[in-house]
Amino acid sequence: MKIGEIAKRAGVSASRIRFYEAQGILPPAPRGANGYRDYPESLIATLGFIEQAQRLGFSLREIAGHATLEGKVCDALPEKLRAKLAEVDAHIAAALARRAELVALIATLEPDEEKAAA
Amino acid sequence: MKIGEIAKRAGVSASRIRFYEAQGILPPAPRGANGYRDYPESLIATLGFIEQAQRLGFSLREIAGHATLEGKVCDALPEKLRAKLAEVDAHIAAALARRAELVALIATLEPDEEKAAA
DNA sequence: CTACACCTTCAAGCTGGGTTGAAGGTCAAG
DNA sequence: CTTGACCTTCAACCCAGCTTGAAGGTGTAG
Repeated sequence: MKIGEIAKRAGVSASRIRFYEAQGILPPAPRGANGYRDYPESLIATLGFIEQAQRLGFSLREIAGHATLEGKVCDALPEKLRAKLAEVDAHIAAALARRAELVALIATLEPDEEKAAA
Repeated sequence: MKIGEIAKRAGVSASRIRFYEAQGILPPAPRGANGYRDYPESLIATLGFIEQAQRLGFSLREIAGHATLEGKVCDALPEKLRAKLAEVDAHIAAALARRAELVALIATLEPDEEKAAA
């Protein structure tokens, strides 16, 4: 499949795929006789994997070594996932603290708490 | 107070203060006869306010109009705070979803759950 | 008078994750 | 043969929020 089609199917831009290749997140694509990149269907799943990893808080650089391994879990992976879990937990705690701070700030600006129950 | 001292006292860099001024987050500082910026103590509190706002998830651009008003709450402020609260809530929900996804992923990699309770 | 720390300005660089554009090659249809 | 849609590369730009550097002025201590 050519880059345009796979991009459309995966819901990403073609430039993004080339960018991932340039950054070493994706391996160099096999090329047709004309020099065009030629992708297997499976790249769609790989791109999905990358998106998921990004959602999980991994940077592209962190993803780099793992996007192509996918199935073949290397030993270090669970460890990294647990480390990331700790990070996410810390992040949630910080966000909850922010939330509390915001609520408190709103409360000080609105002493209407007793009058209006809205 | 000169910029270096106020920076040290506020725990920020001098370049940052100049940057804030250039960006319009802080008003132009009064200058001494030599052209040096001359700050009142109160700027330390203002810088603290900016840091707090950033922690609360406001961008510098969002902060811009409010860092100098501080006390004098403009009418639109509570509204903005409530909007930001909604944003923070959405952010927390997303983070919790990430967390759940991570936990699930870790679980699939470790069917040791029953054997090792470590 | 000389050193040295501090101040000034403006311009450029950094990180991350891309997008946008120019210049050119390829391929199928009409 | 020309048009148009696609592909290629490479370089430059975008955002935020700063930092760093160059080039020069100021203030004070010895």
